[in-house]
Amino acid sequence: MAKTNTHPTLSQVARKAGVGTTTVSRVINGGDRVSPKTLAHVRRVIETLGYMPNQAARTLKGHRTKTIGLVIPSIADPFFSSCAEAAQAVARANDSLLIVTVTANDPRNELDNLNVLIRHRVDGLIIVPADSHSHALRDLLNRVAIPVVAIDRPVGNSMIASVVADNLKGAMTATQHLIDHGYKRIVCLTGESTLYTIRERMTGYRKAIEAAHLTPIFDTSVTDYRSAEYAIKALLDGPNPPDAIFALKNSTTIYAFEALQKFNIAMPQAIALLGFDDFELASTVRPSISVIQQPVEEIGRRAAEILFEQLFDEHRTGSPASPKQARQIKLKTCLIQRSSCGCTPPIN
Amino acid sequence: MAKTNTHPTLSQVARKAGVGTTTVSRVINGGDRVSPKTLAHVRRVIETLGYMPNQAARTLKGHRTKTIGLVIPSIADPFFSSCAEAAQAVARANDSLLIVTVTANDPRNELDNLNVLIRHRVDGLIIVPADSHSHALRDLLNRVAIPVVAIDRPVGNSMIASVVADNLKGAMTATQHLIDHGYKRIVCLTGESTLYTIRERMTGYRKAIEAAHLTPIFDTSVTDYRSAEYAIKALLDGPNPPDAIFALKNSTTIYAFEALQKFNIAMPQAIALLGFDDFELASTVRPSISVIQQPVEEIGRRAAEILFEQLFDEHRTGSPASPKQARQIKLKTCLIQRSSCGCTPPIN
DNA sequence: CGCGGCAGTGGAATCCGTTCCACTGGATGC
DNA sequence: GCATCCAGTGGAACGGATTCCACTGCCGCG
Repeated sequence: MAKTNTHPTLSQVARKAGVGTTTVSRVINGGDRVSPKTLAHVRRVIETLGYMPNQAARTLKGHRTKTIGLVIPSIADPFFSSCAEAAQAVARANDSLLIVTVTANDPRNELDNLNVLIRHRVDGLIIVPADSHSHALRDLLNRVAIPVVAIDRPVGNSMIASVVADNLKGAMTATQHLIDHGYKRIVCLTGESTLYTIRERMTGYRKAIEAAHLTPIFDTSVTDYRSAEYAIKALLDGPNPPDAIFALKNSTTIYAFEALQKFNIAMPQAIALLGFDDFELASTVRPSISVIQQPVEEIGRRAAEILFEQLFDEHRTGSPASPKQARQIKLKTCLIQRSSCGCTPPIN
Repeated sequence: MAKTNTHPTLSQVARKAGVGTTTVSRVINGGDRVSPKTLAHVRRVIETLGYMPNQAARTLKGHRTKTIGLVIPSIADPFFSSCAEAAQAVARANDSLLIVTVTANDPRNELDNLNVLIRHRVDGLIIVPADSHSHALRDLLNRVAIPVVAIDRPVGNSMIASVVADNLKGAMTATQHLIDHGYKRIVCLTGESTLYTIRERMTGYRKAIEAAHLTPIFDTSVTDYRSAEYAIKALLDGPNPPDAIFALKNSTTIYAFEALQKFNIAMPQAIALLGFDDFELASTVRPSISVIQQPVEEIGRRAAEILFEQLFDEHRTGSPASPKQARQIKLKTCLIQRSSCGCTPPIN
């Protein structure tokens, strides 16, 4: 019951069992080429000693660390935490651990975290690039000999595999949906507009609007509750008030919703609201909010799967993953019709 | 630009720089006892080679792995993801990485994950015990020579440090608050009631109810939207319908809220609703929902801080953390008054 | 009967930083 | 002037598991 201060080692097991280190090594690696009798005996000794192989020593001998790194802007954000959960599941299924680091979208944190992960010799990386066009990032990733998969945003101009939602098409679908339902003055609330995903959604919105010969209206000012109230008041009091709002991300959607509630503006009668990216309570609030849903778990899962495929291939062929495998995957988004945008909600 | 298939090693650096391995080692560890000239030169060589010390080799030589393990029921759950985010921040500040594993509250997954983490020789563990009274867990944690901090739920009957919210007092405060506002028939929606936190909250509720000579009413049936509708219909249609609902966790609160919305039952006029554990949209929905708020980030942060304190002490004294440090920390909860329970909301 | 082969096993080199110890040369102290 | 000390440096052992290679019996086949 007393705390063992040090872990027992393989050679201690060998000595206690009266066998060679080779034999013990074989036992803990599946027991091939070991007689059943010895196998059982050594296993018993391992059990009584509470022996656990030292991963560091294994790694040293040129083997996998059985860890993969996940570099994301935030863990608390539901989008990324869902990705992380899915990736973790795949990692565990492949007998690996997931190391999570947080960048807060700061390229310096990102490089920092990547360096530490590389020191630790993670077998592979899943990363949400803080800046899609960073040279430093691209160079670092190219220099490192391990598989990398980008999620949510691709790494620009690189051979790095990526799994992202089709933001552009999703935004087009959303906008087209509003247009189809007769809305003519659709304002696009971008929130902070420097991120790749937001820019893609802006492009999708613009394309659909222009195809319908309407006028695109962008508002980049909404970043919190206060600015939402201000912006919506200004829009509605101005000339040609909008009849629909397309919010490009979760938080913006919520800020806009809150502001509309506060001003007692009826959705969808007075104005329609459509958000990008689903969130748990979008269906619970009144009115429930229509959104474009991203396949969040699938993004995390697919990314991890691709990573382990590459790892497997590498192991099989002995050479780094071939370029052809650097796939760029775009996953379909899905329009969830609820009551905030003037369409008969299918359920609820 | 070509991918380096293997990482350069310290001795390669030494050879290229024309110095001994000792000197290079000193350079990467701060450069003490190295002449400025040599220091600069070696640093340059390190830079050009893109050398990064192999953590596995360092670890092997009796050193820290600079990793800590976090074992939680789920990453997607906002409560745990916030804890994780805070713990990650502390870990990085201590130059360590955070490895996250998920248990889904299954003790087998828990033991599994712990074993893998121990193989990897994490320096310490933060864990949300799936079962507070598991012998297997207690034995494993006692056997291992590393600091462990439990969060959200303590490990029963053990010397293991823990950081939890004061669930009992929080539930008492909540219940007392309802009582003070004149509610007499307060039903307690427990959801699944096997978890430590839920049981503590049940006890707190019962204590406050009994102190006020009221009758405790428990409903354990609410586990999803459907069961919430069913339960609330039954309660309201029965004799002595309740005038207030105290929901013991996030999801239960949301299910109840949704059901009340559906039946068009006004809050707080017809019935009051008070939830345990805050969530982002509790303030956005109409009516906004009053809740007991847990200091989520603080739990994660404090746990990690305690862990690194223990690690530091251990390093200083050379012996495992002394028993006196196995503190049990209970953090205060906080009642957030909003509009769902018959009190004038302070803001909003 | 003899030899190839195979199951079972162990010795020892190896992976890569760290660190103890030894060594050199110049500066300091008396 | 000689002993002492120290900054600066390198050699080599070390840590724990893997793995190549060598070795021992024993079986089967010709």
